[in-house]
Amino acid sequence: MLREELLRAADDLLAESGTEDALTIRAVAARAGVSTPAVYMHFADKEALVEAVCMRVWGELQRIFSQSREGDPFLALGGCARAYMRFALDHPVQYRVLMMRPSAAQAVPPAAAAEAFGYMVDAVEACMRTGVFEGDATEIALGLWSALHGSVALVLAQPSLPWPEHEALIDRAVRVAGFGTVLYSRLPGELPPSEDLAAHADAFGAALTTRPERDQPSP
Amino acid sequence: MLREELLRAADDLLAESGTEDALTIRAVAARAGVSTPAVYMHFADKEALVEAVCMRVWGELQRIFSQSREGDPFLALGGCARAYMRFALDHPVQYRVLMMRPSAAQAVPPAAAAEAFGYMVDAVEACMRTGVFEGDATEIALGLWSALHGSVALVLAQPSLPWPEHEALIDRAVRVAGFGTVLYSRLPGELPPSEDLAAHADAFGAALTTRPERDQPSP
DNA sequence: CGCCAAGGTTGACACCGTCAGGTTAACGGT
DNA sequence: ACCGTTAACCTGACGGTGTCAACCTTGGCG
Repeated sequence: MLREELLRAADDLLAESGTEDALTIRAVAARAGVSTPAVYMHFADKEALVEAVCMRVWGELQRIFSQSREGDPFLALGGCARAYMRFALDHPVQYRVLMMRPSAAQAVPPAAAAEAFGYMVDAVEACMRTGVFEGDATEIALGLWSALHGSVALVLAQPSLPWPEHEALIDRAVRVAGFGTVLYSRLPGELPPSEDLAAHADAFGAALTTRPERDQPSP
Repeated sequence: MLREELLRAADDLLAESGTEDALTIRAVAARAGVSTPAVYMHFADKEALVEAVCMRVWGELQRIFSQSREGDPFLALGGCARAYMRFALDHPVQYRVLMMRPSAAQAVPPAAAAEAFGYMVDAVEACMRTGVFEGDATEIALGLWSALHGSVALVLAQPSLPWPEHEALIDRAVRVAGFGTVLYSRLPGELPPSEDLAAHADAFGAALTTRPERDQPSP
């Protein structure tokens, strides 16, 4: 099928050129060994092609998410978060097309995106079932996603700032987001008893922190 | 000066069209009542023009930041954060040009951006001088900025998701970022005594929460 | 065999960023 | 007062882009 060939060509162009404006209809067609308007046999316009490319990326993210289904729900959620950031930092061009292309704004809800996001909502719900924190799972997942996206997007947008290296950045973002989320979930309006607050932040943050060997207590 | 006229025209185009790809050299020139290549008398290329537009936006942000210099350093930092998000949500096109245009990535460190960011670092340092939390001010400010950017950027990129309205979103992002930051700052490796942790999160988060009337304690 | 639709091609249009070359107007030195 | 220099601007053009109308081409079917 030519359609698949075109999508592969688009993927390759993105990966090889390192910039999203190498993704032109003409270049895709040429790479697939076909004339330019042939692309319009399979895609309504350029936006449709780009959207199809994004579907693949979302699918890959979805696959990555589904792989980090470990036993502990907090470890699973932390794994999702880390995998997400790693993917974005490892595939900056794809991530930029996914999230920063101008037309992504008023796009109809992309099914693949919603599906991938659903994985995160599920992971959040699994955590909530343990009773460690509570609230609206979708809202919490949105907040987490925002935090992860913020770190990687800002790194991609302003790489000249004094960033830590990738793994440290990921660690920091996941932990800050985890701590903040659990505390916020525990105090929508006023503050709960301090020891509750600390205990919950403890459990959530420590689990999100992922290091299984980190339970030697403070002296 | 024609240069100023061109920048004003570019600003107007962005504001009126509501999309960044209305910002073409030809449109800017036409709006300024001048021929297209006249733009090249004042800007080396389109990127230079866009960068100049961004300088103005950064300047405006800087002005907004400097206005929220309240007495309490936490209130000031919270004010900065809220003002930042409000600006981004109120001027989505400008914010998108600032942070999501493809060429923003490898741009030389934009002085105006660094200066505006400096305000946030200063605000963080002021907070740190109170002893409520500690760490590297630049790193913490970067983390805060990431959190703020993440929320607004994700809203702009995926507006079809079930977002809360703007003020609620701002509230949530600022509080989550604040809580997360102070907790993370208190536990780089292992956990401190719980009551310390809670107390600090308390102070920081509550202050960032901005509501001055919120000090009726829990019963 | 003859037909016909799906899928491809050629050629063109409008728009974009950019540049070479010509025109104009202001200004300073003699 | 005149002329040369120079900066600012314009006309016209080039290559590249997304897109479309019109024309083939080819394989399957009555």
